[in-house]
Amino acid sequence: MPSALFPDDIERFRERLIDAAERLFAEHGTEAVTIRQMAAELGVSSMTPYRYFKDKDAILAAVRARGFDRHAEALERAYLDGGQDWVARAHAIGRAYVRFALSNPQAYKLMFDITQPSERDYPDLVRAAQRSRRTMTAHLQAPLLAGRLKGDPELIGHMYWAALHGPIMLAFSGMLAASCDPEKIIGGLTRALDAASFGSDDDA
Amino acid sequence: MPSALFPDDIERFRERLIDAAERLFAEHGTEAVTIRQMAAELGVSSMTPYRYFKDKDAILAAVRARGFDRHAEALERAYLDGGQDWVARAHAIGRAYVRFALSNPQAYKLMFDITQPSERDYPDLVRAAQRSRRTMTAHLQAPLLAGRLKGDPELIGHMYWAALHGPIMLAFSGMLAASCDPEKIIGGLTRALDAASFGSDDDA
DNA sequence: GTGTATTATCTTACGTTGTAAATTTATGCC
DNA sequence: GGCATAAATTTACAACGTAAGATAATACAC
Repeated sequence: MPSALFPDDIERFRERLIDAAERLFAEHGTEAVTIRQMAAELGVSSMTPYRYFKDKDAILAAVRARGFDRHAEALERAYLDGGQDWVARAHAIGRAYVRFALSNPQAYKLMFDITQPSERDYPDLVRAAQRSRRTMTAHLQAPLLAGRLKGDPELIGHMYWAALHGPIMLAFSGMLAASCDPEKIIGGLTRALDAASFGSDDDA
Repeated sequence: MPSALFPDDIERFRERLIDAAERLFAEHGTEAVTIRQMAAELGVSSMTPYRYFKDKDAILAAVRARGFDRHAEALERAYLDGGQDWVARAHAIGRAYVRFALSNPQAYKLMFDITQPSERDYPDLVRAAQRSRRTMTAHLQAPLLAGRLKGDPELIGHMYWAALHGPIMLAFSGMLAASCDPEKIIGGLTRALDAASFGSDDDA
């Protein structure tokens, strides 16, 4: 069958395999999914994926990178659609963050899975993750320049980020009491942060 | 060799195996550690652990439960040593929480590992996890009764909890910018929460 | 003491996994 | 047509979790 695969063909196959892996991972968890299954899903033999990915870890890294990319896209869209007021924009980004996490729980879990090996070997993953991170702090530059923000924007961005991530992760690990849903916790936290950082107490 | 194992013997073996598993998991990660390794560590054959634990998952659940128990103990100790002032006591608990997580990162990661199967099959794990959770909210009953706390103590407890958990988990997943360490983020978050919940702005 | 039932432990065995190595098969060029 | 090339498959293997069977050491009946 072969005749010097075009780069496009390679990319197409990789995407198809990532599609399948994403779906299977979400359905059964990364450990339960075998390379043989993914190959069968594409109708190829068990070893064909190895022509396109170093090993199973590389496939997982690709799926995680896609998750970060989609995540960053969702946040960037919220930023662009958020209007001119940067407080409203910040809240829009936060809402988009939570919406992404709660409606793509498997993707989010995979992205922030603490048990994954150091992602340093996967440049695409590192880049995608940094893109998500940057989005969480970049939008605070404007209020900083306007003198409306007290303190280091990077630190404050991380505080908001953690205020979203914490409740989401507690919810995902099944640790929240029945009476507490993550959005309520996030609401309280972000209000407290708003008051501390801006002096306002907008509802959001 | 056998003569109707006494319950004490059973418990002793289980503890020894959990010891070994805890150490090996911390060193190599749960996936990389095999039952054969744990057995070898105790000088028994590969199948002996199965007499004491249903399967590998049950061993993992036992290690996680021990993590939660140690965690709860550390928090309870901080509560008891925290003096009479409940603001100081709350801060002491928070500091103990962070200290535990940062000095036992592997245990903490295992406890809050999102990829673990629903822990519902392991009553000991559920009990240990609930003990940790309760400790995070119980100490707020006193200020509530004293009329010093504005709002639902369970919700507020979860807010503080999430404010610790979020930065810790971001740090563990390698997501924090170089300039941001988790303790700085936690400091900012808890100060904001203190102001919102108590009206004070104690430094801690 | 001998025999027998009991039961903790060990040995063996199986199906599945990730993946290395060898093999097949299809293409483009002479 | 035949040969180099490279994609895909087949085969093979070590390691895993664990089921099943074999072993051995005790407790008790007599």
